[in-house]
Amino acid sequence: MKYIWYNMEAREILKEHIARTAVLTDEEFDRFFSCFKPLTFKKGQVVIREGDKVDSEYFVISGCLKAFFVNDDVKMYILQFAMPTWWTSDYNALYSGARAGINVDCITDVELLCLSNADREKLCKEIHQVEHFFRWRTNKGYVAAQRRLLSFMNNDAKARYEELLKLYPQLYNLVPKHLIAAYLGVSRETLSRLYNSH
Amino acid sequence: MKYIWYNMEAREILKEHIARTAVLTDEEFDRFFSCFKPLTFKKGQVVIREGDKVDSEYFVISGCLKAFFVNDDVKMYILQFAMPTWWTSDYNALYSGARAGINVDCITDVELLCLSNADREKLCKEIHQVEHFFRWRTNKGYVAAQRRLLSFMNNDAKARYEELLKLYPQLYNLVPKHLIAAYLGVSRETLSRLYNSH
DNA sequence: ACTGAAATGTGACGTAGGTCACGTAATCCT
DNA sequence: AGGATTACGTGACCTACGTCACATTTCAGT
Repeated sequence: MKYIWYNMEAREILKEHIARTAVLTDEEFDRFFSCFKPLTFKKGQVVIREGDKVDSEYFVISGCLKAFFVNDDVKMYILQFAMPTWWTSDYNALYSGARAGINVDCITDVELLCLSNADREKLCKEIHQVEHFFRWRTNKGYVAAQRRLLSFMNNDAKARYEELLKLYPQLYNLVPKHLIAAYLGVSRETLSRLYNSH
Repeated sequence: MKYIWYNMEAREILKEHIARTAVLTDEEFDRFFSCFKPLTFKKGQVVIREGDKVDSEYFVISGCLKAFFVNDDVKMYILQFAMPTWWTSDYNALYSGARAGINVDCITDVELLCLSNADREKLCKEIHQVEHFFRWRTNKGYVAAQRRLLSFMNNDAKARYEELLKLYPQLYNLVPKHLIAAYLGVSRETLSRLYNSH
């Protein structure tokens, strides 16, 4: 049920996003943008399913997705909520060629720009500033992942909950609480008890 | 007590490491290598101290370091053990210009190659393949960080301990157990109980 | 609007792992 | 070599959080 869409806004959103870290001429940006395929999904639809071949990553124009792992006991752990101007995929699979080990699906209706692994590498080779952009995008992601790891080791569930809401207040009434719990790594019951008094 | 050293091996170790992800001409590698400053540290010496200005990252030639955070209760959490051919620094501070929020010190005697932030950026600009190399270095780091995060959420202390030893068996008799515990995010007492049966 | 399915709240109870306390063994330093 | 520091083991107890069970509320699809 994916279908193609187009709006001028998406182009501008991506252009503005890139401009924060790299300098592209208009021709370079045209070439860059031409590699992205616009997609929409409805709430609940799956973008990447565990076991899939993964050959693309996704830039979020609108809506909210989750990248999550489900273990043998059917417990879900959310690695990332993907919001507008964020990138998402199963990067382990995408970079290594392995099958997807996680799932990505849509918490709300979503508009995405899809970039294939092959096109990204081609663009990085052709346009030095594109490689620069992707280097810094991952640099920031790496730092964020380290920070989250530290928060996991150092803080209890309540502190992590407050930290998350301070960082992303939009999440509070956008995603159901049991997904917040799955992101924080606590049971939904414990999370419920955390914010209802004590 | 840092002092300058030099050995031909370091150059070859770095060269071989780079060659795994990027293709440099001999001249390009000469230029690249000329930006690295060799340093040695004795066991226990501090490379980065919390609060320091951080302007370099470090490539490990020999020995083992730890990158760690100490919280208000003086509990230590180890973000990374740095082994030969790994890179280490406080990347949050290095990339953002902030003061160091973590410490890096030496578990054994150590030989490092030091690369300044400014030189890295200059090299990335001059030599496209260097930017390529650093993009992929961080890509891999990002994937590893995500994997560790997931392991934290999904596995208990024992499973994480076994995972660590399977991945890096050298650590077992290289670093003291309480540091392993600080990496796993458990108390040294709990870790001790884990491997002495039950 | 009706109905089944999610999402949420809350009690009772279990458990992994933390903390404190104290001991022994291994290293380091001069 | 001897004393001090650091590493490690183990028992007793505590606590944050998980699990299960069930009630209630909200939401989505026809």
